[in-house]
Amino acid sequence: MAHHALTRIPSPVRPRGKPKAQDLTRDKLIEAAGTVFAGRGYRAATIREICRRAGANVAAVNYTFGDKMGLYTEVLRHSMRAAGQAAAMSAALDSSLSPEGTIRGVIRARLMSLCHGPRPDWHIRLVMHEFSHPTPAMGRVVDEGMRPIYERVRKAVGAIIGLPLDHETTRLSVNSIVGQILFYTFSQPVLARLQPELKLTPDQLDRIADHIADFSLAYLKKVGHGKRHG
Amino acid sequence: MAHHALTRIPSPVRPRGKPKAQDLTRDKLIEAAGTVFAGRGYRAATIREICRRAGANVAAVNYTFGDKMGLYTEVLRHSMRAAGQAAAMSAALDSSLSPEGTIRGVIRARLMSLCHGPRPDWHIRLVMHEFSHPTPAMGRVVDEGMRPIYERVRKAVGAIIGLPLDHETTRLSVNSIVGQILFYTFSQPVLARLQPELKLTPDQLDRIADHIADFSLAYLKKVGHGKRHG
DNA sequence: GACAAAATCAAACAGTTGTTTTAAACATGT
DNA sequence: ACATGTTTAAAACAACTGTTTGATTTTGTC
Repeated sequence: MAHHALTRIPSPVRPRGKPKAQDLTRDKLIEAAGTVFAGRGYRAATIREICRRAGANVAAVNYTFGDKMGLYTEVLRHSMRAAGQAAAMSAALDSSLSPEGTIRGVIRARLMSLCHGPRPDWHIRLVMHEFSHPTPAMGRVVDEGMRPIYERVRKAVGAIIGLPLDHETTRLSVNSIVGQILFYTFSQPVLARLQPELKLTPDQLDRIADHIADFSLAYLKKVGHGKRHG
Repeated sequence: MAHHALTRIPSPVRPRGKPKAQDLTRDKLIEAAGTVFAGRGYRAATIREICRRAGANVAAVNYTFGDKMGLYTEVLRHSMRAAGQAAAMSAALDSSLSPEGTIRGVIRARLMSLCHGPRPDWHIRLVMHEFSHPTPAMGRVVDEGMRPIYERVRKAVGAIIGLPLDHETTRLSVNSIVGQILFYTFSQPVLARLQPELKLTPDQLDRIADHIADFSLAYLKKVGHGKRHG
C-alpha cells in the first residue's frame, strides 16, 4: 500500500535548512491544491488538475506528500497558519481596549477578512468543507481557527453583562455574536440569491460590522444595566 | 449521451395516478440516496452504494431518474418538501400573531426541527453540502427552503423597528436573526467541540430559542422606540 | 394463458481516479 | 570527470466511476 513512503518520500514534514529545488514545486503544489480543494472539495479535487495548475507532473504530489490526504493536510495547515496570524494581529488590540471595543474589533476584523485577506475565500471554503464532511483535521480547525476568537469574545461579553464566563447567558450571547459573523462568511451562496443587491465591498462590510456590533450590544448593555440596577 | 432518456425513462417527474410497482424501488432509492448523499456529499456518493442500500440493481438509478443528478435533485426536492411542511405549519401562526410573536415562533420552530424533525440531520447535511459546493439545485434550496422564512421575518422586523422592508437596517437585522439560528443548525461540529456541555435537548433548545428572541428583540425594540420618540 | 409493456438484472463499456513504476535529467560533493 | 543521491517526466496500472446494453423476469390487460 504505502510502503513506498518509507523508500521514496524524503520526509513527511518540510525539511529544515536551506530551501532546495523541491520547495519551489512544493509551494506551487500547495498553492494550486488550495484553490482546487477549496473549489471542488477534497473528493472531487483531482491530483491531475492540481498538478496541471502547479505546472508539475502527476507524480509530484505522491512524491512530495506521500498521498492525496497528505497534501490536503498540509494545505489545511497552511490555511490555519494564515488565519492564526490574522487572529494574532487582532489580539494585539485586545489588552488595551474596552470590552465593547474588543467586540467591535473582533467583528470588524473577522468580516474584513472576507475581502482583505490573502486568497480571500480559500480558508472559508476549506473550513466549510470540513463542516459538512469532517476529516480528522477538524479538531485543529476548531482549536486553532475558532477557539481563540470565541474565548476573547466570551471574556468581553462577560464583562459587559456582568455574569460569570460559564453562565449560560454568557455562552449563548457569544454564540449569537459568532453566529451573526459566520452567517456572512458561510452563507454567501444564500445571500447572493436572497439579497442580490448586497455586495460585500469593504465599506459595505464596514456597515455590516457596525450593525452586528450595535445589534449585539443593545442586548448586552441592557442585561448589564439590569444587573447593575437590580 | 442522454438520448436514452427519451426512450426509457417513463417520466422525469413522478407519474400521477395509482402507485405502480416501480414506485416502491423509487422510494427506496430516494431514501437510501438521502442517507448516502447526506453522509458523503454528491460527488463522493456512489450509485453502487445507494443501490446496494436500497436493494436495487445498479441500473435502477439511471432507469428511474435518468442520471445521478436527477436522483440528487429528487432527493433534494423531497427534503425541501419536508422542510416546507414545517414552515407551513408555523405559517398558520403567522397571520394571527403579533410581529414579536411571529419572530419568537419562527425561531422556536426552526430550532425545534433540530430534534423533532423526521430524519433529523438529513436535510441539514444536504444543505450544508450545497453551501460548500453548490450544484445547479442550489437555487431551489434557497427559494423553497429559506426565502419564505426570510420574508416572514423581514415583515415582522420591519413592523417592530418601523422602517421600510427594503431599508438596510431591516435587512441586516433579519440577517442577524437568521444567522443566530443557522449557527445552531450548521455549526454543530464546532459547537460540539467548543461547548461540549451544550446538549441540544428539547428543553435546552427551548432556552436557546428564548435567548435568540430576547437577544434580537432588545435591538429591534430599542430602534423601534427611537423611531417613535424621535 | 397470451401478449405487450414495464421493470429488473448481470455484464460490460468508456472514462477517470490515485498511485506506481521505470527511466531520464539534475544537482552535488570529491 | 565520475559517482551519488535527489528531483522530474512519461507511461502504465489497477481500481472505481457513471452509464449503457441486451437478455430476463415481472406486471397489467385482453
